[in-house]
Amino acid sequence: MAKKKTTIADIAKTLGVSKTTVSLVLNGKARQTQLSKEMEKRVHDYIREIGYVPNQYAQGLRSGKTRTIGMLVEDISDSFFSAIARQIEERAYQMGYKIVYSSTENETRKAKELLEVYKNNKLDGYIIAPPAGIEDEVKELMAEGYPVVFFDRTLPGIHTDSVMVDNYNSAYEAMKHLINSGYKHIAFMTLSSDQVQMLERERGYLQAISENNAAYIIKRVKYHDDKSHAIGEIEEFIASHAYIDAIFFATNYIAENGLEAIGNLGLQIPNDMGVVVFDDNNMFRLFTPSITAIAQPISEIAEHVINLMLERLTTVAVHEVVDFQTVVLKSNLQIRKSSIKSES
Amino acid sequence: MAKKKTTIADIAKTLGVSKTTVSLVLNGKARQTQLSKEMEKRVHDYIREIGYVPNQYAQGLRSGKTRTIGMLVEDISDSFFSAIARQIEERAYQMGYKIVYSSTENETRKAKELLEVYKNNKLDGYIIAPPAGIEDEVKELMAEGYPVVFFDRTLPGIHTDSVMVDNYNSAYEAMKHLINSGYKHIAFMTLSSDQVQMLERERGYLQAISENNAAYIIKRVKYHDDKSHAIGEIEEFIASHAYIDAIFFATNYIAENGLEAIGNLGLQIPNDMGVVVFDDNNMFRLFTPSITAIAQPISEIAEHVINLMLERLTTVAVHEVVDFQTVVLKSNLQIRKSSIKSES
DNA sequence: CTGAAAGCGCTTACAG
DNA sequence: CTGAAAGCGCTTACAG
Repeated sequence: MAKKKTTIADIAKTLGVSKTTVSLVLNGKARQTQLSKEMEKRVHDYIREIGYVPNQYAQGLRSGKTRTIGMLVEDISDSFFSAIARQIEERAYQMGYKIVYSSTENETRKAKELLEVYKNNKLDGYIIAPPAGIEDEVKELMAEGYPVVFFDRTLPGIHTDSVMVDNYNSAYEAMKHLINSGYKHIAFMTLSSDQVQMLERERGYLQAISENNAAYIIKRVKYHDDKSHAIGEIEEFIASHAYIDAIFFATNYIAENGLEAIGNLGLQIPNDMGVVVFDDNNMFRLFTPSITAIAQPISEIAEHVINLMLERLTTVAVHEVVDFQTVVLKSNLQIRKSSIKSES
Repeated sequence: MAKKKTTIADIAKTLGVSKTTVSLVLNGKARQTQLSKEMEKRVHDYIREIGYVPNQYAQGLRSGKTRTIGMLVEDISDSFFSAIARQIEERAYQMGYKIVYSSTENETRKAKELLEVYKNNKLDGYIIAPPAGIEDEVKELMAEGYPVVFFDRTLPGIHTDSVMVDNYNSAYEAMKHLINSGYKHIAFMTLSSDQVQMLERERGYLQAISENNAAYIIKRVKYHDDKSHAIGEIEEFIASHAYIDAIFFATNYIAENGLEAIGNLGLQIPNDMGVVVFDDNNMFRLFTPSITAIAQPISEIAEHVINLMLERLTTVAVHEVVDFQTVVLKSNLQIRKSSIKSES
């Protein structure tokens, strides 16, 4: 069947050198071992010529390095995560790394299981949007020397590289916008979870509310509740708080159900109900009326995440002191029609 | 650092048996080699007890099997593909397989490159939504004995397992619906590509048009054109064919630009312009007016794909005759407001 | 019914 | 400046 793959031994034989020499060139260690320049070039040229690629499993077995990065996202079918995953993957491939990813669905148990599977695969590093409660597993990974980069959120008590948007200020500014548009009773609809990014968004909401001497109105919903049940619950909430004139949705996902609930109740956006959503979506621009949303800088996030990871992966391993980086990016409030009352 | 992993040798030593015995039990070959039932149970219990997991790289190196499946989608950030990928991944994990996926962006060159990378990783099988022009690479893979399962579309001239929706009938029925709604001049907006699924959708469109003795109006757009340019082009097309009263978009992706173009031109859906889209989207239901769409059965597709793959992977390898399966699934036309003229 | 041994394709410490 | 050799953790043909 499969035609026999070329091995280092074949190359060594053809070139009349030892396997060591070939391997050294392959691993860019030619200089530090004082291999002759000509020899290096000769081997290198030949390798390029025949398009030799090392067997990853042999490398993995021998060196423990696998050039594979594990990525844990909340939900790979969510537009925010899939867009980030895609860009990270692309960049990683260019650098000769593979990405394997899985969806935690914000479940602690599932995340732990996946991390366990990943560990058995001896990945080189981990990119994680952590659900609450996996502190111990992450610490263990880090103690074993694997780089971990968080994105979208962090875990309290864990000190590592992370890339996030400025959730607090993003939420605060979105609220300011709603207030300036004349909305008085603005509710915040969020997940019933302790995730850091959600709490920060809530803090931004509360800050704006308190500066305005208004009363806060917070509705918490379950993460992956049954869709019709979730919508029903939101309808009920809105109906029982008839004075609410605007809603700030803490995520795209909640907004989807929320918009449907608002529609079902026959409320008109933006005059009966103002709407702002955290996380933008291609479709929001096309809505009637178009939906105001906080757009996270996807490309920038992806770029920072993969750069941090590659840096950790390529920098000589064990430092006494590691200077972890916390990258905080600005988001962009996309003001559209859903948050500006129309003349009437 | 990392605490030393348990190996087969450790287990053999602890249990006072040979590595062979342990390996045999591990691989479920205990019976065919007549290992004693008690021995098998003893080893098996111990393995479970300590939660031993074999080193994948050693297995991969030794056996050539890696329990990893490569998946090539068009765009992992597209809702259709990400939903399918996620379900396949989940099922694969349960069965002890990993999935690595990448986006081809419908580019022949990129798909070839990715397949090349995959090959070097010695994957066990391939799940592919093929762009045109990779026939040779796929044939090569198959000649080497790797199972290949196509989904969403096939490649002419390649005979292998595939899972698809009945594109022809789905398109035909959607057209019938538009015609019954009273639309007279229905345009078909599709990609300028030779992909089988697109041609089938077009065939369904043409069939309905010809049965109705109408004239066909087809607009082809580039796959990943610059967004504003793409929208401009669609606007121009609509403006220069003012008699068109409905558009059937061949994909979700084209519809996004198309809806924006229609909005920019100030045309009202559904009265000025009826709309139907191939591929549903969470957001279409929420649109004002809601958008009629052909929903593909995501779960069913994913289920069939992974089942076919696992079957090929676990069935004893080389057959003289392989009975490839072509699974054709029904889609669901979700009739909403965009395709039914309102009274006025 | 069970074990010793070769070998998958690499990397690297060591010897020259 | 370069090569022979050990060993990573498995699987499997072979011998008993």
